[in-house]
Amino acid sequence: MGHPIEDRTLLVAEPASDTKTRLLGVAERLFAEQGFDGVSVRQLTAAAGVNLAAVNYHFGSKEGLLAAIFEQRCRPMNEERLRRLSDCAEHAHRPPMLEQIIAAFIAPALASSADRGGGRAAFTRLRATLSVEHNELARRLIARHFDATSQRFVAALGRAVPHLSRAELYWRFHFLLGALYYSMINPSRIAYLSDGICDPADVEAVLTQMVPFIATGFRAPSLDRSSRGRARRGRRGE
Amino acid sequence: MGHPIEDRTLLVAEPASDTKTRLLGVAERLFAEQGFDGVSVRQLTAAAGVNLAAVNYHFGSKEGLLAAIFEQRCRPMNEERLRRLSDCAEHAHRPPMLEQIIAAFIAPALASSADRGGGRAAFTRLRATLSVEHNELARRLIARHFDATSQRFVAALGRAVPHLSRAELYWRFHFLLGALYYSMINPSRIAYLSDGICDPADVEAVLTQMVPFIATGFRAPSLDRSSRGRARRGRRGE
DNA sequence: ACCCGCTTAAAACAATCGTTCGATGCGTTT
DNA sequence: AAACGCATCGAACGATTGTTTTAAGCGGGT
Repeated sequence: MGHPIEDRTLLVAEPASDTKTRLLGVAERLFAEQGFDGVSVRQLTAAAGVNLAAVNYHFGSKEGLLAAIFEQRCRPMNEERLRRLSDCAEHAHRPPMLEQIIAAFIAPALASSADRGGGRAAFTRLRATLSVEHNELARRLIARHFDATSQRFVAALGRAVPHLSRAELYWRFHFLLGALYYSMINPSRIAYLSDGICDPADVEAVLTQMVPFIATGFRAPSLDRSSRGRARRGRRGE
Repeated sequence: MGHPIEDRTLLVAEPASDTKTRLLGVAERLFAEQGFDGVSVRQLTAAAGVNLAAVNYHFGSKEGLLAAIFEQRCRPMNEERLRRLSDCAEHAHRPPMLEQIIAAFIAPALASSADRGGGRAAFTRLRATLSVEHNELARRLIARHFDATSQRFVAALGRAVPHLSRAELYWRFHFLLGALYYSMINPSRIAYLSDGICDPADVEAVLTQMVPFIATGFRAPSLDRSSRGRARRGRRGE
């Protein structure tokens, strides 16, 4: 009962494709499940059905493979996030602005339609897993690829919930990230605790449950009385 | 700029104590920061200023050391959680019941007063870090030591917010865990994004910010129309 | 003084890690 | 047909992992 998914990877081979793309897909999944340090190059190449030296040949190093995964995934995902963010608008028969923004941030991180092999959820889980490990490269990759988008969303959230101070805004965005990541990182815990009622693998359910919870949390009144004035004055640019 | 805390551990020796307790303290902190697999026995013993073989001598194995940390921390922490939970009551000049319950769950996980060396926050961070790694022992330890308490809190939350279905209740408890854990796991991300405004190391601030956010989220209306009736009927025992 | 337990010390253990090397096969170009 | 570039292969590299082994140190009881 150790790592069933890993075994399945060995049995069900990827559809016919070249070594490079096969490695990218398998590595994304295995890294997401077991962490970067938790997967050896030997496990990885065995699961992908390629030679041990293939990783270093095609990507230079194990870290190069990780960077390649980011290069492949980040751009389309951020583009979809920003596109959905720019589509947000107040309309009579649409959800409130705040819910739209939060959904625009979360949904592209879970969407499984785009690519093969687990899709976006695997990549989100990968980022969540990496955020724990002390991998300097991973930290740089995340910062480089996601800082701009995150700041855009914090700014949009600030406009949707103008009563919050800057600190409160960042805190609540941080809690949003935590709820999202933890759902990806540790899906077994809630499935076990809830006796199977909740299934984090069901991305539809995660989205449905998370958006109203987080949005309502954002609407909680500001407690920081000293910064309520600062919030009115200060936040203009960005 | 790699792992400054690790270096500090090397310089500032623990106060005079025997090898066993010194190892426990150093290991808790190092495991919390770099993960179980991320810390070698050699790093660990060097940081504690003891011989390499001390871990295996006193705890049998590296995993035995981890189990010992759990044995030491879990009981007092759960006792404090349950004690604070039983103290929750509706009074005129106290926070609402829901806020009290959430604070009773979170505060003992952050309290730094109880023990030396980082205190509870380090242990919470350790659990969060372990929840990512695929360490079978860690999963068993968490399940064995925290399942009962978690179920008690879910039940209490269900009474405080009776409009939720069982699934929604577990989901929101799951988001609560995520927000709490992520604050411990990845404190640098929000500090960086917020340009230093938010400091997750300030446990007081985490508590102040988190409780109203989560509590308000719990009060979001139920979306699961089919289970709203089930919530009225079903949830009685436990 | 001797022996005994408990703890610490240094050294070595087998196993596994990421990476590199040289040889081989295959397809295209000259 | 010869020569070349590219991908893959098995094998080995040095380094590091957790653990074990063996010897030495120390304190108290007979």
